Amino acid sequence: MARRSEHSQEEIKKMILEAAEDIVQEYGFSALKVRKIAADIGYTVGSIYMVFTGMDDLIMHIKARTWRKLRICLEQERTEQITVQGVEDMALVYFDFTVCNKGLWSMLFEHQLPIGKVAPEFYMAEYQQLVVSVALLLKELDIQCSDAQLHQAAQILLSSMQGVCMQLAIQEGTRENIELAKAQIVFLVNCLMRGWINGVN
Amino acid sequence: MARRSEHSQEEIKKMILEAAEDIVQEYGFSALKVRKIAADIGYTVGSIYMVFTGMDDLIMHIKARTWRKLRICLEQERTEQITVQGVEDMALVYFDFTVCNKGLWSMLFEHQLPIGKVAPEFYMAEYQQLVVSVALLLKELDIQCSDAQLHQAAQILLSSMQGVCMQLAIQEGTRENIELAKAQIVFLVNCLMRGWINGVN
DNA sequence: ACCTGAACACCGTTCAAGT
DNA sequence: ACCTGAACACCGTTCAAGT
Repeated sequence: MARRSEHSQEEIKKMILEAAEDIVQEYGFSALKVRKIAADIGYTVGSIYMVFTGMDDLIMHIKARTWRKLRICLEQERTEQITVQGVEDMALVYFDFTVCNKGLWSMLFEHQLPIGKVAPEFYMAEYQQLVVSVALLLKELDIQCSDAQLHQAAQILLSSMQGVCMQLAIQEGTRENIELAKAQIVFLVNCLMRGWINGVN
Repeated sequence: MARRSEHSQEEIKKMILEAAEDIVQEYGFSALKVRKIAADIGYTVGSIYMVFTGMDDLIMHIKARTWRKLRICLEQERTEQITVQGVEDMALVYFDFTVCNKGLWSMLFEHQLPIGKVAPEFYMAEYQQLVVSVALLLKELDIQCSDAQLHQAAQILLSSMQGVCMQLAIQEGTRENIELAKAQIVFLVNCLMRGWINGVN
């Protein structure tokens, strides 16, 4: 056996990523195992180590893809706006993404590299692209501040939304809890934006 | 062998908790293993299952203790204040706690029970006590709003701070990163409080 | 060159067997 | 009653051996 060549390395890589993402979405991060992935794509465990250096490598790729999906989601819903309402809309798209992709989104924080290991460049770059994307949205508000300040505001906005969404992800996803968290996101963004604009001028 | 009775069940429980917390603090959550805990306290693995139903049970107890430590930390630093400054001080104590207890604090979010399993009552209660404690702090600001609104504001404040602290916990804890995150906490709390007070009146 | 699958070291959990 | 430690099922990772 061996030497099948039914799929290119690139195809196998994609199959692994998608199979792994399906598992995480359906059963949660704690259910993600190499043997399960291999079985799902019809290969053996060894083949996964042909295209990824190990589980951490695979996981970091999935995490990078999740940040990318989220960013694209946010950018698609964007219109030319000038008001705080546009930021609130963005926040609600972010919120919906975390609800619809609870497993993948939770994994962003459930998985942490062992102490000492730093996140790979491609992962950091993907997250930075999200920050930049949000900073560009804030720029349209025409608030009098530097690009560095815009960047920091985008970071804080993202981090704080993340905290509220996390609290929901931990709880049971009942309709009541979701509505409550959604109200918190709206409250958070409104206070934050009002306080920010108020403080600058 | 067996039947030592050198320590009471309660003593063993405490030894396990403290040994486990030391491991998490020094080597991170991913290094927490039953065999390591047992070796550190001079017992065998089986003894851990005498006082905890399993790893998840032990971990939930540690997480509850971490929330409690954080709450006590916040309450100790509290003075009779009326200004937003008092809230900022509280946020900075929270921040310092997460920096000094990076391993334990990160574990609060790295560990999640398998899908379907709900957190035990004692854990939920401990977190709720923290929320109530912060709500009582906000109450001293004498803002015109209901207790329910105070409670929600406390939840949002805690969640959003958590998001910013998490972002730091993920990164390398260089002095520069710590100072940057601290500035973000100050910025977040100020904007949030200003926006909140401004919105109510 | 590609892929297998057995082997390895390690993990959480259980439980019959000792004192 | 308390505690042991061997056994079990499962995990991520490696790599000699097949085609």
